[in-house]
Amino acid sequence: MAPKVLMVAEKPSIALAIASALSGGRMSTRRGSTEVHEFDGMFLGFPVHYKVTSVIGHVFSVDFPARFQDWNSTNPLDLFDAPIVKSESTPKAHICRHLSQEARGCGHLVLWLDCDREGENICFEVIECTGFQSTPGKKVHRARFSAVTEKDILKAMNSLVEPNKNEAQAVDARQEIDLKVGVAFTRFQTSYFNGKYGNLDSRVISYGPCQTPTLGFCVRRHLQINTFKPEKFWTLHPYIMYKGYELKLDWQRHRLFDSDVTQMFRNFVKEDGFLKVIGISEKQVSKGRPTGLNTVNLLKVASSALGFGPQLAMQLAERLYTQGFISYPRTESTAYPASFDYKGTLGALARNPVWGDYVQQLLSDGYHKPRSGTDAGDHPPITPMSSATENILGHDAWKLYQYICQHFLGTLSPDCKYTRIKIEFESGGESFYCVGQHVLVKGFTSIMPWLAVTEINIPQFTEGQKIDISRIEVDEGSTQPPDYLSESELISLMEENGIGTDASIPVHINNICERNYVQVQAGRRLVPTALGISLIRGYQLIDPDLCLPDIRSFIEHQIALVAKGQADHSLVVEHVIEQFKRKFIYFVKQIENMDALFEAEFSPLSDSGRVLSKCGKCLRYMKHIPTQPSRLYCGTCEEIYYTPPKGTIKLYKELTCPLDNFELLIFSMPGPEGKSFPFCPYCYNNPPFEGIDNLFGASKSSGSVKLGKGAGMPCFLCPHPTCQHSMISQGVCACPECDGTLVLDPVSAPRWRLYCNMCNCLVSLPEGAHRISTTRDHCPECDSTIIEVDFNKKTTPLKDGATLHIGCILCDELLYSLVEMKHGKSFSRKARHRGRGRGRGRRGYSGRGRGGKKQHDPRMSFRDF
DNA sequence: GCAAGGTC
Repeated sequence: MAPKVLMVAEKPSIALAIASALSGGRMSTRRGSTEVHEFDGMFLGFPVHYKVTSVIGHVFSVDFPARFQDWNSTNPLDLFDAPIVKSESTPKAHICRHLSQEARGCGHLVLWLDCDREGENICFEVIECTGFQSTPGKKVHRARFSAVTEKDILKAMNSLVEPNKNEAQAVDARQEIDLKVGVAFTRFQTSYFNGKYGNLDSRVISYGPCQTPTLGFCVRRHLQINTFKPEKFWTLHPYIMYKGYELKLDWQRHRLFDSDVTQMFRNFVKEDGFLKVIGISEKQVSKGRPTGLNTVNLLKVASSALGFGPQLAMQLAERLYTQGFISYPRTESTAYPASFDYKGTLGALARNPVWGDYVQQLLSDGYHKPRSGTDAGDHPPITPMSSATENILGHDAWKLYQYICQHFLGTLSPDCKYTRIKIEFESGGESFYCVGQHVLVKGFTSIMPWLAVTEINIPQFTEGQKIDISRIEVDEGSTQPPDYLSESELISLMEENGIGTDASIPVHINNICERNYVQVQAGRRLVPTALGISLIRGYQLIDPDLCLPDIRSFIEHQIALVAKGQADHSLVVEHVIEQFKRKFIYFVKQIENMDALFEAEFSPLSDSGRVLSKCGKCLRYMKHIPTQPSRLYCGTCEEIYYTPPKGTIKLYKELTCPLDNFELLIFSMPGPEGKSFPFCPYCYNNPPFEGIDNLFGASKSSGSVKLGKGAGMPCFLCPHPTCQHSMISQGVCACPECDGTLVLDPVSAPRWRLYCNMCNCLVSLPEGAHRISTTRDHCPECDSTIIEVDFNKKTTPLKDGATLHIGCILCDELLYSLVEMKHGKSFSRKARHRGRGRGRGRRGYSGRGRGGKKQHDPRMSFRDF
């Protein structure tokens, strides 16, 4: 059998392109975590069997080990010296397993990851997954390609090199620095400010070397606007009547900031009473057609001209790409590759009802070779791939597609050419002028009409000619502050300062919006909030470095030394981390300076929220603060208890938790089918049973209720054996969809229902019952909890008007006929053998109290029952 | 609940 060669690309689309180019399209493709394309061919002069597959971006990402994950027990300062661990970015995709399986039996590994630093780093992630490094006799190759075209792919195959460890380690360094700095500052700020103020309205008060300078740009503009002092100015405009035109002339001095001096000049001119033509100049001006469209420029146009935010614009572009209407939308390049098929692309648009005529004219008259632009070596500029109409795409996608087509056609059109005539006049020693414009060649502006040059007609003059002044105006004006930063300007600033990448710029902008630091207002202008302003002004007071754009370039500069092999990876990381650690210590020490700004803007916790429920420690009432992050505040104990987000919270019949005496609350998710569940504020924040997060495996990723790390135990997850609200008491039977338990929604009357404590499965119970409750008995057949139904007298299905019925919802014929699955696939008696309404036979958890651990813990030990 | 970087 021929030896095998495994090739790995950064994304499925590149794997496909490489396999197609090398096999000439003769390959077989099979599914896996990502597709694998196979074919036979020659490699280094020998016949081999090729397998081409891909990862999906980074395989791994860095984080802190579990013992540093708890916000309460970890001092953020310790994070700087903490170890970091790599784990799979998307565990569910099983990329690592996929690579390891595919690498089995292969003698060569060819790395086709993108040719940038991140790609180089992913190379080593791939090597690690395949185990190639540690296996003798196996050879690793790096393909260096500057475009994903057949020519470049073949060229790269003939000049394979080795992966560059230095570049990869530079990325490792960046990851560690970003993680430690970002997380340490974020945790400290969040705990400090959310523990003090009740109306900050952000779940997390984050810091990051990209997002913070991004916010800094918006706040800088805000401060410029606020500190702007308008100044009055005056301008002089003589008017002439000439050949039937009234012309308003402009002053060569443009404007003066002194009224008296302006008046003086006016008098000089008035005394003369006429203007003399002293110069006529005419020149041809060329307005260049655009270069190819890259991602950042697309995002800028989308925001400023189409009103789409970067996030939406990318979503639309990706959809257009997967549907085959445009080329790959993530690229830095504005230069088309030499092999670009202009004719083919034009041909695809030739029948379009909107531009068809224009395209056919380009094809028949001969299109222009595009301007050169820059080639970043990634993907060709964004171009249309096939013709579409508004009906096919829908309004928003159509707008974006339309722009991409117009831009593409613009790049192949002639430049716009026009003549510009300037007539200069003199009067009373002062110079004035007027300008006329006449378009000679519309060129690309006929397909991009918003860039068109306006035609300005002026009559003909001859030099030396004298013309009477009909009147003179002195216009008064005042200087204007700049407007708030537009999103498009922000994208430019980020790009210029090296903050974020084409893919991450939208994410950073989205972040500062979501965290409530800025708001997008009319015209997509970014107006900072009180929170955003307080943060940036706070950094400016304590350590301006923290919010300046240089912070990113400083890090980039340091890791560039690693990339170039001029400095050792661990020494650089150590050095940079040490500097940030010092900054952090100073920041913490000086936090009162920032806090003074917060004090002026926000209300302390004690003044926020409304009284809701009793604290189990001091038995006084606590306040509920509904703004993000939703939480309870006990003013006596000065403790905060976070509550589930995005829903309503009410007192639950003044019942208390038997473990800690806190009053129970009921949380209802929004919407008519939003489920409700009781929870104890103390248990929710301090789950009493170790390992509760992992007890049901997928609990954190189940879409229904998001549970935080180390927090988030509602009663329906509580394994307390006797409390009437616990999963043990309220659980009825196993969920037919997942490993969860169906529990009774205690406040769902009259539309009684069960819901799964892990997934979205919902089961409706007999409607109109007065009361439905669980009993302590369970079904001898299937182990489900026996329920008690008290039917309405008028609608009871029972004989002789009886209302009370007790039975198992799966085995009792009457009840089974009345239950109905709302969400989920099936609800059948097959589920019965998995029934586990009560705690019997459950595997894997051990209820361990922690009464002895902490002195202040009011909770009894589980063993005390 | 945390960063920034890939990509879907």
